[in-house]
Amino acid sequence: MPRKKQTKRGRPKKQTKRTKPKKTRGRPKKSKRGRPSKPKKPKIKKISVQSPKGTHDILPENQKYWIKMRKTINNVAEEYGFKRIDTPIFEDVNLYIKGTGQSTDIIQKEIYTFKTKGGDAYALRPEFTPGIVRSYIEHGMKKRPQPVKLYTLGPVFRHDKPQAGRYRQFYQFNFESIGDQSSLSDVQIIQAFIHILKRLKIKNFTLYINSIGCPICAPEYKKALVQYYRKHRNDICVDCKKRLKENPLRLLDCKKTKCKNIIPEAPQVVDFLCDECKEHFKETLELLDELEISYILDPLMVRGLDYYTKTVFEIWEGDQKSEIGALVGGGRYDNLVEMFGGKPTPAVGAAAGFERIISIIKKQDIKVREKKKPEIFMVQLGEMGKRRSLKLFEEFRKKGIRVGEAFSKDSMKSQLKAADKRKAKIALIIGQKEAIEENVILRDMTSGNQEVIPMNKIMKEVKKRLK
RNA sequence: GUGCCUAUAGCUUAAUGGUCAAAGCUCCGCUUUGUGGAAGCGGCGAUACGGGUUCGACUCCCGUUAGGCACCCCA
Repeated sequence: MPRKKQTKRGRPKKQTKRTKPKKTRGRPKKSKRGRPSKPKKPKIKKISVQSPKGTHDILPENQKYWIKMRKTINNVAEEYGFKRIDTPIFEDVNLYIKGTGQSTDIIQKEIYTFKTKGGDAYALRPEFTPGIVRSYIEHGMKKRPQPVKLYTLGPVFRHDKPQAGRYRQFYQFNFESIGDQSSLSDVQIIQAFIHILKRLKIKNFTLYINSIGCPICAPEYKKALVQYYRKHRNDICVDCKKRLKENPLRLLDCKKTKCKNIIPEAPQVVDFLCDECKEHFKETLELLDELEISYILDPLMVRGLDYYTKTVFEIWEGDQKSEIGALVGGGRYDNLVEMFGGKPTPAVGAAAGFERIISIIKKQDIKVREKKKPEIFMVQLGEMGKRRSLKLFEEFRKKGIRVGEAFSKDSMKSQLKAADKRKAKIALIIGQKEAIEENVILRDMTSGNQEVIPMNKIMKEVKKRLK
């Protein structure tokens, strides 16, 4: 069998380094680079260049998705009467320990904490709700018309093991409605999130909803659940044994087969709800029906944050839960404000992840356009041309016309190439001759036609052509 | 935290254990010293790191590191 032939050979390769016969272009300033007499290269200590585990860069070519998301969120928020709030990226660590909940995974293993030199313990926010509730109390928002409807967006941090749809620094948007106990608020939050997804053209997502009761009825249910599981103690996995002690509600979403067998027979929350919770849940579902928002009753969904009461819900892509996890998660938290020292104040909220939604947008091949204004491009030759171009560039910029440039390039060829890449509609060429004669060459990049235009008429002419 | 998979240039990929690691895209330049898109040519640029086996390792083995995926949990 003939081995793959080596095509080229004997090329000097390497060490041809070329001693740069190139221009040395006068310029008395510093120019001590690239001299042939190599002064032996200094050892540069290399450091690893890699974003920290679980973080990622949002590169220019992806920004369109992020811009679209933010815009949609802002619009929908406004339509539903939510006001923007921004809270610090870090807070007192206790805010989360108490708020999010000591027993939750978020606190137990995912929270980023750090101490200041003064010894204060802080945590990077793993979610928005505690910070917003803190702000509500701190700024006496109970004196504002209730409910206070707020939204925010930005990075949150969880020290998780990264995988599909999961990051350590990721972006969420969050809606909170504080100060209304009515199920209307629950539904409005759900509605807002659904509208955002719809406006982003996401097809095929499913709302799962449940009620986990309140401090009156939830303990009853827990008791019953624990009792039931005690009977089956020998049939459950190690993790579930732990859950049985620490967080019984979570028993319900164990994925192990042997545990799954026990779940269907387990008591369900709905049957234990007190009258108030039952009524609230009923109302919520009725309102959803009325608004023709379809949902799946999921008696097994309990969610992982301690502060939830009554309504909990999630939105997943597709017909069943799978893939990259929940797109949206939220619920009611009627006791959190009080827990933080405020007056008893009911509240409900939800959050969604940017990265997950964007990955769905890409997966569903939804087109997101970058809005690009038509652009003109400055092409300059020689010192005088460059100066004139620079000046003209400013004039166009001030008039709000997008101008591209490649001032660092000298040849017309490479500049036109750059103009072409930028998809400029018009190139304005100023060389030595034009600069002296106070003219500009206007080149239509589509047709290739050129015209010489007096400098003082160029603005008008360009405006006309861009229309 | 546990398990599985992966690691070659900025990106996508190639190289039965055997010369100097090959290509496409991108980028820079030349073919045209004042004219882009096409074509041709040239240039920059890589075996993650450390050991081992071998006459010889991108290739096989071990370790480290990093990444992906799954579990846990969640956006």
